[in-house]
Amino acid sequence: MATLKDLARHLNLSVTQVSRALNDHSDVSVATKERVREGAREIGYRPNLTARKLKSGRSGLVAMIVPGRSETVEIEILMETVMGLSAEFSRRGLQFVLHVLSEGDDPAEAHRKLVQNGSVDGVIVTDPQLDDPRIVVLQDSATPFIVHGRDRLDAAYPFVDIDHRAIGHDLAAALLRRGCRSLALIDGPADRPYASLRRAGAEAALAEAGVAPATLHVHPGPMTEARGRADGEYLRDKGMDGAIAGNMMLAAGLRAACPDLSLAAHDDALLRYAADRVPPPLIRTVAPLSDAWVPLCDGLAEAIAGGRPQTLLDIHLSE
Amino acid sequence: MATLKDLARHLNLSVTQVSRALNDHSDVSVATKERVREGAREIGYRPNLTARKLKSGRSGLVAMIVPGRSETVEIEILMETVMGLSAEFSRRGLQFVLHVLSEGDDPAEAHRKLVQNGSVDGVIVTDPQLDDPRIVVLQDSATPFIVHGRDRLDAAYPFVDIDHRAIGHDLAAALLRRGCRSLALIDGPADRPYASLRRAGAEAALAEAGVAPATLHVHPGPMTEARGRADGEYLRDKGMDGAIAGNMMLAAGLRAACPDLSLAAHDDALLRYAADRVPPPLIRTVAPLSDAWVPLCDGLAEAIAGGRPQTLLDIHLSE
DNA sequence: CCAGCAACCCGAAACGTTTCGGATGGAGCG
DNA sequence: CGCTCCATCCGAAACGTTTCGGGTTGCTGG
Repeated sequence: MATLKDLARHLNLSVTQVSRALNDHSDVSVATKERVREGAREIGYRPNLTARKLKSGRSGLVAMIVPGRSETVEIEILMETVMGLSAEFSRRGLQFVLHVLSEGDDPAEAHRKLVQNGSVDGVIVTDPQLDDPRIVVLQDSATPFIVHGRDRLDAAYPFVDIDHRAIGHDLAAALLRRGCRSLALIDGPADRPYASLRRAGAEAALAEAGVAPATLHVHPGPMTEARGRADGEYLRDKGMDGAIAGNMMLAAGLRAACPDLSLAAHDDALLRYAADRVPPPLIRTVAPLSDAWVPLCDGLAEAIAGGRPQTLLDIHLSE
Repeated sequence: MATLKDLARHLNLSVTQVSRALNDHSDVSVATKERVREGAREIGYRPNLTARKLKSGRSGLVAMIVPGRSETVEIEILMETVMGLSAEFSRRGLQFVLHVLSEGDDPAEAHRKLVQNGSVDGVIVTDPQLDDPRIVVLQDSATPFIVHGRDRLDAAYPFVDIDHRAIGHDLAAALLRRGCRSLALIDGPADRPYASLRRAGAEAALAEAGVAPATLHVHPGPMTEARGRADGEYLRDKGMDGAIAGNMMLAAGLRAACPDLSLAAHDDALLRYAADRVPPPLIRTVAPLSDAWVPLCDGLAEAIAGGRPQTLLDIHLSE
């Protein structure tokens, strides 16, 4: 493999000038720059990234630690996240390191190890729980990171999130406009901050419409089609006339169990879970999961550069 | 971040001895080794992988390049592969770099770039086509690699594969034993070597049973449930009585279209596609995809060490 | 004629590690 | 005592790059 020294010798220049020429520094004549570029092509010079990293302190590596196979993980979402982020980082010339946990590994401990050996420039965290221990570890470290979502409302770290409050508000308001009298909010686990945000939004919509808060029945739980079906049966028995589903899988289950329900749902626009799996009518707030990859990558880059970007993505109501 | 120099100063030792102690070299006293390890823990020393790589030529990084979203890719298999391999490498302390191609990227070109800047120790290739250009690129490079499958029978590079010939043979033989008179082989695309291997195995089984080779109708194509259904209808119209499906998704389609068919299939034992999705009776050769991760990781390690491991995994007939 | 200034160039140090080729001191032995 | 041998240690070089601080030209204006 040809090195900078080889190239310098070949061109009768100093290593310094060759380096500066290739990196387009100012005090190299245009003629020399051209000559160097030509020579580099000639002898097939490729910069050694490792050496460059050693000097610059950057590794060009970003990492993400994901749970292995387990019951609770939403595999569809995880897959889409991994593929989307990886593609986006690859596009920027960054190497995406994927660390899949083995059964029984502690996520926070894995993050600690990762940042301790300091071999990555940045870390991505997804699906945070309330007061997520992974985030605690990362905040204690010197390694920049960004979170997809937030583990608490007053997050002081870089994140990209969607406006969950607006989701709850807009979906509830739409159902109320359609004349629903008793609403159910079927959403994710209670330890996920987005669930309480959506609830707060829905409650605000009730208040605006002058409806009693007790009208809203809140059910937390796993976001699967099976759970949607089970809850749908319950709602039918209770005679409720409107439901807000936290995602399309829940919505599909609710619709199947309870075809006449006025249904509103948030749609992550998963590539492998098309909206048309849920028969209309359906009120949706749409915020494609895949819209997050670019701001996440940009955000992590900014965090690495020392910033603290916090992005809230818009949602779009579709009736 | 603490460096070797810090640690040496802290222990009143030379950088040399500290390095040798940590790497368990021979000419360091046991006492010193212990003292160094203790000190390292104390000040939280973590070796700088970049520096180590620069010196040793090793980075501790292995990479895999996968296609992005596209029609032809079997996403279930790809995901299981990515997750399985990543977990296995993580377990060994290697960092798994996942590069997802963007639309329109040339896979071979991406591999060339990857090996040219020489930042990874090894590469994994999956789902090779006949005379796969990615493999050509890697063979021309100095970077070790291992292939899951083979792009040709006389592969001279490290690989882990299953015995496709045995699959074709055993499934065909089982169907013949059950009295089938006209067999269809519904398998993957024609440019996949495993398809021709399975076909050769099936033909051998026919020959052993003294049945005319023309009895076997071969259909290549994508391995989806939809295709299985389409082919199933065709088989029913033709009045064929036995079929070999290349995987369980094809089998599911065939069974749905043609419930009375004598069905045999190869089962990769995908975690997200349970065998019981295909109603019995069903003859299967079972070879869990996930059995490949350990030999692949071992094999890549061996390839990096200079070997050329070639592993053929067993299959298991289940009637 | 000379100071000042651009424009171009270079040597050497630094990043953190591994490793080669000695150095040191003490034990064992004739 | 003089010698070898072994265990243990160390200085310095090397990996390939970037960059700091300092040259050397040759031209301009005073």
